[in-house]
Amino acid sequence: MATSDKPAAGAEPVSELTTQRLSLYLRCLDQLAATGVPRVSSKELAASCRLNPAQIRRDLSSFGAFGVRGVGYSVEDLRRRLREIMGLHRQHRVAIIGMGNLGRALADYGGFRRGPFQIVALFDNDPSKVGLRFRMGADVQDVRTLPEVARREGIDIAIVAVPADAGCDVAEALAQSGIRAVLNFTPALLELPPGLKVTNVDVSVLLESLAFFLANDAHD
Amino acid sequence: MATSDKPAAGAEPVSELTTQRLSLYLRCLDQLAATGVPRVSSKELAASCRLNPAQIRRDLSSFGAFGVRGVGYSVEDLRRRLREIMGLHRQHRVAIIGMGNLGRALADYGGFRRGPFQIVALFDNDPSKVGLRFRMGADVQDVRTLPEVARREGIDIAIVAVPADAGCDVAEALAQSGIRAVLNFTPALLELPPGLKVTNVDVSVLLESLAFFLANDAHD
DNA sequence: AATTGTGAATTCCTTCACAGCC
DNA sequence: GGCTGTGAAGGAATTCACAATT
Repeated sequence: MATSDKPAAGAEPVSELTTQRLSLYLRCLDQLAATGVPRVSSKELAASCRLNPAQIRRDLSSFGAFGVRGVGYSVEDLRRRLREIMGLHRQHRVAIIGMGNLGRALADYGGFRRGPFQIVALFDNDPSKVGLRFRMGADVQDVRTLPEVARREGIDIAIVAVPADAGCDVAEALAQSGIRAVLNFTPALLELPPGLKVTNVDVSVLLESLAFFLANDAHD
Repeated sequence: MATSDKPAAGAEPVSELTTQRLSLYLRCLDQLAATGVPRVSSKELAASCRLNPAQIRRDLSSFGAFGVRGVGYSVEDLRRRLREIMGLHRQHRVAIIGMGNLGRALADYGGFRRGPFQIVALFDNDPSKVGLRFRMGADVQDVRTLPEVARREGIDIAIVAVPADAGCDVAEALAQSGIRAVLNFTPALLELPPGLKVTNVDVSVLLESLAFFLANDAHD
């Protein structure tokens, strides 16, 4: 009851779908805060995210009771709590591995620059790229130095954007790096020790899935 | 029974999770075919994809009976059938909208170049980018011409890589373009008419979801 | 009156387990 | 023996619907 509930600190499992939605809610709340809206109901939030209001309430209720019955949620309060729950109140140090087109694009991607994700290291296995500076404050380093650099720099998260055939070497380097979360754009499943959280983004798979839709929805 | 079953042509609904896995199976089969393996069992395929064999059999069985009991699946036959089911036996014409870092990276991404996805048009709303040629065979065009160009060029699929604030304009242009499938990298939900299939890839959401994992698995 | 938080119901997805076949 | 295809079971995610609360 009241607003003093404790989240039971990681006891109950929260699904990945839920955590991804939390991130969406937070983005929505940021917009509401920017326009000075003080309160929001699950119904309003649901309309902005095109979701069911009950789902939002259920997602939030895994972490406590943040709302007021009959009133809704305080935008500022909910933002603060979600940022804390998502671990966005502290800085995360990010490495990008693979300085091909995609890796370079991600290194320059504005979405990370502000906010809690700081790109602090870039890696590649191509000697001719090592030493180049694609982005202020981070030279490209040899991927073989990843384990030591990651520990020295306190890197949390790796974004992997190498070709499929380099996946194996990268997985090995990651396993020894102390890094515990990986966003993998490589079309190969990284063979990583348990305890390491990997999220795969496979653009080919997504495109082919769209092709399926085209082939089967528009029946010839 | 036998191998003459008809898929019932779009009658039963196939989930997106299934179609994404089909794409993975196909990639695996391509590798097996390249190394000359003639047959594969659901168990072997499952091991390569780190999935449950029953899931593979179930996924495939939505489309017919492709295997031989006691033996497994013919690699060549299953490849051919999956390519057909996924609509990869014909070319798809793709436009990329938004020539920022990410759009340019996707335009040059090798994964599309071979195979059934052909990038035939690039768009941006920045007049200084219009007319540039980032990739052989495709000049950047003004996004306002998207509807007519898309129809003229027979474009199937759009990949959207614009900043969030351009999402609205792009959605409007897409709605009039006849394009029926969209892979959206924009952190904004595109407001599109029904019948248009949209898949969202939201890198910030994925990163924040990883941050949640770091905050809640490694309990301080 | 309005809205939350949540048991119960529902829908969707995965896995088991085995009959049927090679 | 080994393997597929699938009914049935199990599990997970979503949505309903309402008591509780302001």
